[in-house]
Amino acid sequence: MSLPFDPIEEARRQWTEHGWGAVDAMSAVTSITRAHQIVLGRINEVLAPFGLTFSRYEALVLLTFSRTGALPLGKMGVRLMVHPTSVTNTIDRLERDGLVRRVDHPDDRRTVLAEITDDGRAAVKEATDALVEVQFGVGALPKASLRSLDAQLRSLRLAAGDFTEPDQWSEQPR
Amino acid sequence: MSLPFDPIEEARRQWTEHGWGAVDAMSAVTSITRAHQIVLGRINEVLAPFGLTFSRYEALVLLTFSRTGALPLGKMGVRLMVHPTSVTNTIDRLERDGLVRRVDHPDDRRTVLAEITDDGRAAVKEATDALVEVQFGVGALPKASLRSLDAQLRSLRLAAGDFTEPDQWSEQPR
DNA sequence: GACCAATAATAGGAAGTCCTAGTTTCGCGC
DNA sequence: GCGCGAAACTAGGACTTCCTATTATTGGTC
Repeated sequence: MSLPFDPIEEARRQWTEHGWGAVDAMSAVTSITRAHQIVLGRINEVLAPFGLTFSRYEALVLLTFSRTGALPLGKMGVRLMVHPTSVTNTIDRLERDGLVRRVDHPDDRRTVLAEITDDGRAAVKEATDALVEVQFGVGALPKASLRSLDAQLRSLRLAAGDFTEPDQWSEQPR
Repeated sequence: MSLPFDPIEEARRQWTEHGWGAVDAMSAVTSITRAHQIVLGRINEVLAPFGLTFSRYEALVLLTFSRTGALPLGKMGVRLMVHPTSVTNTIDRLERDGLVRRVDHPDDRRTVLAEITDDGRAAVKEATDALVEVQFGVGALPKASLRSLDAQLRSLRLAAGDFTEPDQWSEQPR
């Protein structure tokens, strides 16, 4: 399964050899793509026995964290940073599997709430244990590396306008 | 489009508050996911005018770099680090758009070669110019950050067994 | 009070990824 | 020379993501 050389390094070499520009950017982007592919694959392997995928798991976790166990689909999309139609799709499948239930919003009839079921809560619990067990598939890296990587990616996200920096000098205010 | 807070930092906070483990791993993985989503989105926006997506573009680049402009699909899958069936899918679409042509392998009748066409070469050229122009969507980051990020992700890939380190102590040998 | 723009969700469609199952072909071993 | 496992590709299916367009509802404006 594993190559005797680093294909990204090979790409850098070819890219440079052909005199093409932005090698570092190309390389970084390719690395992100590949890292994502690896990590997602590992996580989905771990989640499969529970009938979950990472996106479904993330949705369930979000509901678990909410006060009432229910959230409008739209709000979930914002928090999960995915397109509204992706949330509809995710909730469809979670509902099909009985891990979530669609509920009318009491005040706004346009809004639909996704409410986690007891089965859903049980699934999150087990799945979380399994993921923590394998450190989300990145257990092979030391904690310092993970933090450093996280910080680098945060810069990337900030530069991309993913969110606005509230205050550079204060810790998260709660 | 951009939130007034960092949703990943918020996730860390909640995760910690609930006493769940592997916070750094969870955070790093979520960051990778989001970074991938952002970068891929930007790149695909740039490529759309040329009728390309990132995966199609990568396939064309690989063919451009090959000596004869043609490669077996299987070899492409290995180099691009994707499943064989993904290559079939990609080549289907490239062929549909006339950027690639399927050719019989001269010696091995099991093997199919994908050969880049003149239109394909032209498309790669224009698309590459456009991508380099915007530094693959990560131009906002300084070169040092890109290199650092790349190195971190290389560690992750190495730890995941993505490839085997040829020699730990030498710099990349060319 | 009526109208109209914005908001929330969904339907349908295009793409990408992977997996499991075929079919065809190769090449090694006996 | 035959057979049989391995290799290369494709078909079909599940899932995720996004986009555009549609429907229902809300809330502010005149």
